[in-house]
Amino acid sequence: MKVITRRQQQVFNYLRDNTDSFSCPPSLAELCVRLGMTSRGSLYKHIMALIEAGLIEPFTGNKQGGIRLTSQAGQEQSKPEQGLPFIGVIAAGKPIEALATVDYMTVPDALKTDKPCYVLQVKGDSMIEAGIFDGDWVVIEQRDCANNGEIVVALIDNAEATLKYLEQGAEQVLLLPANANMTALSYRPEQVVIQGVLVGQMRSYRVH
Amino acid sequence: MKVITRRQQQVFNYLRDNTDSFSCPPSLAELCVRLGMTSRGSLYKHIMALIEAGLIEPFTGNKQGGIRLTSQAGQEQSKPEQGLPFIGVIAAGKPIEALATVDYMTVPDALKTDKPCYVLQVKGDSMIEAGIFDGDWVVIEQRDCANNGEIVVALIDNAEATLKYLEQGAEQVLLLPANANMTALSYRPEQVVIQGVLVGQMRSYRVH
DNA sequence: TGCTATGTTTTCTTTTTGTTCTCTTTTTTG
DNA sequence: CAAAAAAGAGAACAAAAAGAAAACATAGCA
Repeated sequence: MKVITRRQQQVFNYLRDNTDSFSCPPSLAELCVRLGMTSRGSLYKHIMALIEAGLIEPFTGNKQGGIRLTSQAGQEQSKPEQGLPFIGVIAAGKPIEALATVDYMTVPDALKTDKPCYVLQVKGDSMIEAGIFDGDWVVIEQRDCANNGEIVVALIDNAEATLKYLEQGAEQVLLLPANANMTALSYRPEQVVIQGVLVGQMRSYRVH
Repeated sequence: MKVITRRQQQVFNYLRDNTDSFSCPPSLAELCVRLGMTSRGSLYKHIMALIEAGLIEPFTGNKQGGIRLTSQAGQEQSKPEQGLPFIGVIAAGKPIEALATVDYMTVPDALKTDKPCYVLQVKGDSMIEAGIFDGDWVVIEQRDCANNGEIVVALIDNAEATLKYLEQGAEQVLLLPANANMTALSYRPEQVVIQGVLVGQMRSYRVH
């Protein structure tokens, strides 16, 4: 799959979390205002990149425009109590591996909050002692800050994402795995971006 | 269905949200005033587009004019799709503690099967090393037999229920906890009744 | 009969749209 | 630090959509 740049990921995240606020597929000018840009041409490049990556599909209804997320066709009229978006796979040390087509999971109310949430599948054993196993799904509340002791999705050096306990001080940020075989990692605050906080978890024992 | 343009969507939204404020089906001139337009002809094009799209139908009551929403326009489309019954609490060594009123939880498809399922909340740490913690919810497929190695809800001596790994032989049934501090229990086959098999699990990290 | 209000059609101008282009600025990377 | 990549601004363009305004037909009414 085509690789997505940081800014493009931000644009996609905005679209993912705010589709409800559009009565109809938004125009480039409308999106520019929302995203704080002044140039349609600049935004256009991002949109085209997302389309090539398969995360978005052009609104083909009329010749000229609009955009909508993939797999969300025809959602504008019916008010869908659609589940949470299942974004992709998170494995310690890699970027989040986004799915080609955004899927949706129906999640119990007890496992989500009233803030925007999304679902990731965990790859690896770094949180095994916290009862989070390889293949589990985690429900993440989208936030850019968190409290110490919370389990967060953190983006390190804009390159790799990881699910860890957070312990942040003034001069360093500790990301603690829950696995005796792994060591805690220390970063400078500017290296770490919080992307969300763990609020729910799910596991399937079915043989697929 | 014909695709709607942005402005047409706005007009439709206005009609949908303000249909109550019209004593009788509005005329084009009246709608023009409300929508801040000066040309009936322009509005007429939008109205016709909405009719072609099936979102609106001409008001046939009097010979000349008026508009009304189609039945599908303001649809709510409430899909009941009741969740799984949340039966009660299971704690090793006790009968299942049933709730006074059966609650229902919406559970992701991946965590249930096409057989009848129900939800229990786990009390205790007997399965902690299997990543099943105190307070977790488990999805149980209702069955009266199971395979070795599966995690089952077992009723012992018609008195106490427990959630354990199953290892059954010809002469004895072993129920294995996943907790180094607890010991495996051995029973005669007639003492143990399988009530269901673990197929899903959920945890909430929210502070309630 | 006139008069008015309605829907309907047509012709025009204006605005908005996606799109492409060049250029500068910022960020990332070696 | 320097090169490269990404992001952004802004202008220009063609096509589409939106709008304005006029003209027409019909129905109801005094």
